Amino acid sequence: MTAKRTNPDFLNGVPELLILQLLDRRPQYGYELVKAIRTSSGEAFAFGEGCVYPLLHRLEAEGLLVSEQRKVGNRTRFVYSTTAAGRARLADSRAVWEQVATGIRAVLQGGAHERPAVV
Amino acid sequence: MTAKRTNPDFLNGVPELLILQLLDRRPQYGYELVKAIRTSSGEAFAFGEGCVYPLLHRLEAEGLLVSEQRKVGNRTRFVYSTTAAGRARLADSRAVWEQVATGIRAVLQGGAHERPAVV
DNA sequence: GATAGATACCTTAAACCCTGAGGTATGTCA
DNA sequence: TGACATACCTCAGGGTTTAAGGTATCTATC
Repeated sequence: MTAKRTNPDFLNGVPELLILQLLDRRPQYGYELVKAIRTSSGEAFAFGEGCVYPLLHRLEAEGLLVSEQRKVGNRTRFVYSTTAAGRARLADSRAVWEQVATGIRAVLQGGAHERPAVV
Repeated sequence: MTAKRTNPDFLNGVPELLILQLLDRRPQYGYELVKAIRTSSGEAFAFGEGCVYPLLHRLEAEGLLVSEQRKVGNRTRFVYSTTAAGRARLADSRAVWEQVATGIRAVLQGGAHERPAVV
């Protein structure tokens, strides 16, 4: 009922983009990534573990990520990093994001005149 | 075959923002709005009627829009326009969008320097 | 050595949104 | 008459995120 939303709307698929970008910059493990999304977005996003972990598994199953098991004391960490396919997908996702942002900007800035997209 | 344009990801809640913005600029009826979203976004979006009509009804039920019935020949058109509450919501949604865009930009532009938020 | 809290991983039901397909009816044109 | 665009509407389905919960290890304090 009371859907106390921590994250704003407008974010379908955004976690995937952010995860690919952050892991491409630096391999990380899940728990670390959850916090990195918060901090590196300037607190704009706060995706929970229930969002991030399933995504990591899905992206790995798709061959976009690989995980490496590291032992720290008695504890196991799964460090994820991007594959070549993952970097290609990241480039795609960034391009899609550009189109979305451009499209919205066009509407918000009184798009009285529609300029033919560069595409 | 017309290139059946499926919409990209990253758009949860975007239709609401665009509808409020477009109706705030100029009152329109549903069918017209469906096309306006396509053209004014530079073909970036193509939300179908199954998305737009339910949204118009919901936004009207929330008091953000009002509809006026106009007869054209034998045909009825429901022209929607924003209310004061609708304009307030539009301002909110635009602000949320700014935050989202800023947050994503921060991550994409190598957030090498993560400035600890002024907590 | 007990307790509490942070770390680290994982799963699940529910809610939400958009898609795609379908339905009804009117206007226009050949 | 038929075909097509206009104009409204609904619904099942699939995909995504949330909120809540579960397990287990590490660290600190008392």
